[in-house]
Amino acid sequence: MPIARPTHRRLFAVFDHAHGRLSRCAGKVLVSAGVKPAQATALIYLGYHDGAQPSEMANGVGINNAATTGLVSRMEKAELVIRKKLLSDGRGKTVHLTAKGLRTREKVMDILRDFDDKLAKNFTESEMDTVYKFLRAASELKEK
Amino acid sequence: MPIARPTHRRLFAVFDHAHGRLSRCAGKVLVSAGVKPAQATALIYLGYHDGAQPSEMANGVGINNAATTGLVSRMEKAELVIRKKLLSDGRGKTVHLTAKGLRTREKVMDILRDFDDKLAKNFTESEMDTVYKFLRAASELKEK
DNA sequence: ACTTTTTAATTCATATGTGTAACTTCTCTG
DNA sequence: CAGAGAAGTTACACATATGAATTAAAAAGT
Repeated sequence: MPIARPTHRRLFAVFDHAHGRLSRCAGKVLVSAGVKPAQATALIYLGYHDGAQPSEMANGVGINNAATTGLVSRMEKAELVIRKKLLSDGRGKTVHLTAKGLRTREKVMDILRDFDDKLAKNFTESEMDTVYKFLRAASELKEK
Repeated sequence: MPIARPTHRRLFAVFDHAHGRLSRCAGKVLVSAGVKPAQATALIYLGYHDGAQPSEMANGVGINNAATTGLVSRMEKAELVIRKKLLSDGRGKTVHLTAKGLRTREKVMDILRDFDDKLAKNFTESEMDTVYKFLRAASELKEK
């Protein structure tokens, strides 16, 4: 007795649709912090991994190296981060939050905390555990 | 007794990360169909709503009207769809799948069916119900 | 030691998204 | 019927992603 479920829409399409909407909403609440969703995600990551190299960032944020170069460049122009040369490896750079970057990150965290709460409302702890588990599995889907 | 859960990463960031990865993977499997994820989503939608107007499409696919114009234009150039004038309203257009669009959609559906299965593997029916429920709730988050 | 391979970061062309503004066409009101 | 306003579409500037090619530096193999 399978539960009726709209199978006429592919999971990927549903996920993509949800992401589009969510991203748009996030963009709106983030306006007051002056950053876009992608930059917000990067700020959060850097808070936990200040001085990470672009390629580490790419992995941590879920985008590729080329996208990271652009993202970091825009953030550097906005004075949220600075790039430094990696002494131990002439190819490498490291990315660091500036004071402004840190302040902005605080704002972003407050905003997204509320946002997340709103998102998770109407779901039990255990349901959210399932959701997190799914999102992590999706993140780790191998590129094959 | 709250279950230990990595609260140090915001739900939105986790979602965004998962979407980035997923989208990249989808892009790779979709190469054989010759379309990008966004076009694949549009093809799926149009299969269920052939002759929809751009604004309806925007809503159904989860993007805004401006994005839809560009998407449809690229798809028209690729001969996947055609635009027709809406007779009943001079402002409107309707978007229709071409024969090539239909064939491509078939391929896309097959590819994404596999993709979805891989994604949902390791999750029970009831867990996936929770995931779908969450994704739908996310889609409907009001823009406030 | 020298060549080959790998790896990090960037650049380039292109696809896709956003918001805002403009344009066209319809509808409504006076 | 004309002008105001609403609605659908498109245009524009820009942020963000991808893959492919490039450049420079490190690592590995002979």
